Amino acid sequence: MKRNTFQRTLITEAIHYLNHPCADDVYAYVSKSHPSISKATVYRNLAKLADDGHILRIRVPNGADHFDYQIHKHYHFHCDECHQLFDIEIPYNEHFNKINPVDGFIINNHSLTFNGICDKCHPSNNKGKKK
Amino acid sequence: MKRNTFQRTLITEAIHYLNHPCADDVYAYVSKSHPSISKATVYRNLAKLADDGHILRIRVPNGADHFDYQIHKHYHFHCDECHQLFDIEIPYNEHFNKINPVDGFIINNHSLTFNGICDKCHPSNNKGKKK
DNA sequence: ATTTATGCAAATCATTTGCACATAG
DNA sequence: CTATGTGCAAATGATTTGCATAAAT
Repeated sequence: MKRNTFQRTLITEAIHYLNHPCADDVYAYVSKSHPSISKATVYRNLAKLADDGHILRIRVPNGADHFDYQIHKHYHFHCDECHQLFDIEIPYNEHFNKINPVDGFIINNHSLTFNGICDKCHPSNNKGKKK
Repeated sequence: MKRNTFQRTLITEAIHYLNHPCADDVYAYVSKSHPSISKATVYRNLAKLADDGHILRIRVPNGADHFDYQIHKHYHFHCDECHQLFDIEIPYNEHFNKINPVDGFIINNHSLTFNGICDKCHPSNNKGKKK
């Protein structure tokens, strides 16, 4: 049975406030209002929230996991330069989970991640890099 | 300029002999014939071979990178139980790299990885787990 | 003879875990 | 009260890196 701790509340708020944060982003944000929080607590709570389906864990091939309060499955773009994640507006393809590529294999899920350079990091963008 | 070392040859052979090995698999295999090889050498050579396009680096969301001598882009299935990788027989969708989901973003690549349980690890398989 | 590669150990990065203490219910 | 959560530090796993030595060209 779970309890509502101060830190769990702050972590949940951080995920809503930040855009696809990774554990470190959450830690940095929560630390501002509650400096004594430990990273272990952030990791433990993110794991619990994700396990309970309250948030979505996004595994990025290469790089830290990111988290999203939007729990419906969707795809992401990972900027190879600033490592920010962005939502991709193509619908989640449920059909992919129904293909039977090899006999006897059970597909539980799939992950489709695009990578490249975001507009802020592209050289042609002379407004300077974000972050 | 690169040189042909004994260890680079062994590492290249290992990737051809093994099925989608990760760095550790390669290390274990090469160690059998050349026990003095170091893991750093394995990592350095895998990185170089991948950078030079001789092998393909497969980033698995969660879990170690795997390598493939088949350099044409294709998709994989990752068994959540035994962590083995298997080829998926659906064609690489070059079109995915041409979509323009957000203005100004440059997509260089995409990765589509399926995950679930392979036939060997499925509970209904009473032949026992492989590995 | 240079320059690249190797082996080793230490360093990094993301994440997890053991443990004693704190606290929500 | 008592189970769950927290903070800290140490542990883990994958990978990288600094450095002195070895080997390829």
